[in-house]
Amino acid sequence: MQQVADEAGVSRTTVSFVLNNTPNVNISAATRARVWQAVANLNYARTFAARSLATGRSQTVAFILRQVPDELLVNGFLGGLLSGVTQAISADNYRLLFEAVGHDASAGAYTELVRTQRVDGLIISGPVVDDTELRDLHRESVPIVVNGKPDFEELYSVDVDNVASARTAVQHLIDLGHRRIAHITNGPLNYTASSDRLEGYRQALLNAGLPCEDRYIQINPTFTDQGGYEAMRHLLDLPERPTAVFAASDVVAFGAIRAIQEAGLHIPADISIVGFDDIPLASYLAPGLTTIHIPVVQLGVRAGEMLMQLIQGDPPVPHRVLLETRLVIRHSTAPLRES
Amino acid sequence: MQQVADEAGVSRTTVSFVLNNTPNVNISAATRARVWQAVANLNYARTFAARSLATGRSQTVAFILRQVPDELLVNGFLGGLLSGVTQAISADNYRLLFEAVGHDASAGAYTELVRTQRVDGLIISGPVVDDTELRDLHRESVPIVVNGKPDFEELYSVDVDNVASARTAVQHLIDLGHRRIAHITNGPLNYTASSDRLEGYRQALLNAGLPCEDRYIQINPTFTDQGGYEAMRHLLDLPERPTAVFAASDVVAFGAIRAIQEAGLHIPADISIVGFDDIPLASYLAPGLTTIHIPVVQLGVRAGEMLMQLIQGDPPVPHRVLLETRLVIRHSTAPLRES
DNA sequence: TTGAAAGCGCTAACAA
DNA sequence: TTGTTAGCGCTTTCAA
Repeated sequence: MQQVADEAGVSRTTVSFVLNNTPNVNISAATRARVWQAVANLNYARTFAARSLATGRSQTVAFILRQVPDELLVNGFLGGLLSGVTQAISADNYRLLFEAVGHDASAGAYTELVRTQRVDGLIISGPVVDDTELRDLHRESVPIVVNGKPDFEELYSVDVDNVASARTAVQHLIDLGHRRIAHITNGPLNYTASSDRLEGYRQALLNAGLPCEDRYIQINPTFTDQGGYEAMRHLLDLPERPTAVFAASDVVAFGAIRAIQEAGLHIPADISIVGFDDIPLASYLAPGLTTIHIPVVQLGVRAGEMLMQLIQGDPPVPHRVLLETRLVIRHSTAPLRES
Repeated sequence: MQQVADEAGVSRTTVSFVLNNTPNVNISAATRARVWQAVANLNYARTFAARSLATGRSQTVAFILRQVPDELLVNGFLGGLLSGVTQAISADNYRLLFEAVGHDASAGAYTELVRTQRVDGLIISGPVVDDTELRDLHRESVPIVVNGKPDFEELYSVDVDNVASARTAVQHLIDLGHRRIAHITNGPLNYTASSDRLEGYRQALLNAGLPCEDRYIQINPTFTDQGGYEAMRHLLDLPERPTAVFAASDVVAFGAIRAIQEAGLHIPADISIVGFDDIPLASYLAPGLTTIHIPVVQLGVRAGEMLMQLIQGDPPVPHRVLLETRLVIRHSTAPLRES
């Protein structure tokens, strides 16, 4: 930096002011030009650590993924999420530190990132179980945004409205004339995404004055396509088998589809099915899967924006943001056939 | 840090030595214990920027993805790659900075990360076009590892052997008795992944003494399933239509499958098809896609390991690592039916 | 075995 | 409009 100052014939302060475009400092255009020229000549770039030490800010946020490696592998949303977050924070010239941690109650290794001031804030993606360290951090006003459902209400969060989305999916089936509509959960009910979607299913049926029968509700404990397959097998064995199914995730829907096809039945002629997530490959399938589209990129963008606001000491309102989903109608659903 | 020193009744130097476990320094167990106790009492954590400034190392590597947001969205490999890299670098207590840049010749924004010493090394994933900045960086001995095919040979890289893998895929079809085997590229031929896979296809046919006919080779310019769909349509229109197809990516295979099914033909009874990539959802399909499995996680691990070696001044041998792929046989391929 | 002290490269308050 | 200077919090050499 001294070299740049020398080359430009000014002091280091001036160089710093020019480079930072510091407000409330009047520096002649000519001087600025000389400084920039010197910077260019010397191919100078300020040392990050020094700036960070002096300013007390790291210009970095951490993206914490609460997933084990195996889950990471099949996470079709990661790209969209990262893309969104990056987009949002790059406006303020922030960068993203990626960290994947498991589901352990206190996998708090990431709190170290904050304590050492390596990052200025945290985006946590995935279910947040009771984590005392996190609670402490939040109490100390560390900027934190959760992507999903936070464990305690005061946390800032962005999510989709699972209940309303599920209602939409089921309403679509009702609109097509279906009456015997089954539901396969996307996972165990202690996950809010699962229980909320089940709740939406219930609401849609009740609103339409349809009975909500337990035999048509399959709790899939696994999050996998295999779980969907087995659940569907049970449904197909029912005396009055459903004419439509709401599978609470696309992956589970895939499993269900396999079961249906193996049984010699056709989609959507014999059974309609709607999924949830709109994972990138949902459209590649034949028949293309009708499903609920989640705005993944937006999920990332909003989380990034909220975090930046928090970092800038400008708390976002409201605390919890729910993003709109939309029904994508492809070819796995059709009007009920009179039989 | 001074507080910790006071609390433990030692100097800051000693605290530093204990915390770093500095070698060649003998500190009594009792003293060490007191220091750690003080650290715990005060919930102390060293400021990252200060350490970084003093040591000249950032304990951070950048993961540069050469993809535009749209590609990122459907990147099924990202999770595996990140998982692998993270795994490899976490051993040395390194962290990962994620950055997505487009394909522009010199999208060199990321070189700033190096110049400012914000990161100690670079992993670049995706095609590297001629990038002068990158070349400069490499010449200055900045640790860089490319995931894929590097633009200039001297770069360290880890990749899969596309030629050999394609050969394996086609050999599988040959072994099943197929003679009229078509090929649909996964993208334009200026991408080495595409041209190398085509080359493997050729080699397999030649090795088997089969003719390699242009009419059975479809160059798909798009990387999309739609491209695969259209290419397959052309193949189906041929007077002697192929009995088997090697699609150079799973996504392209999906498109081809759609075309085949629309034509009223059955897989694998009428036409066998093998893909490439083994994207996470390849197995969800019915019929499950026979394909070439790419060890994504390992790709990340090796890249991470090589980078760490470079950072530690211990250049890995060899320069370029090719990882083994393997053929995953599912249900989209079957022996040739005598007709 | 421990301590003193000199940086690391920058920012920003203050002075000029 | 520009320069002086005191930190920011740590590492590490050298001396004790």
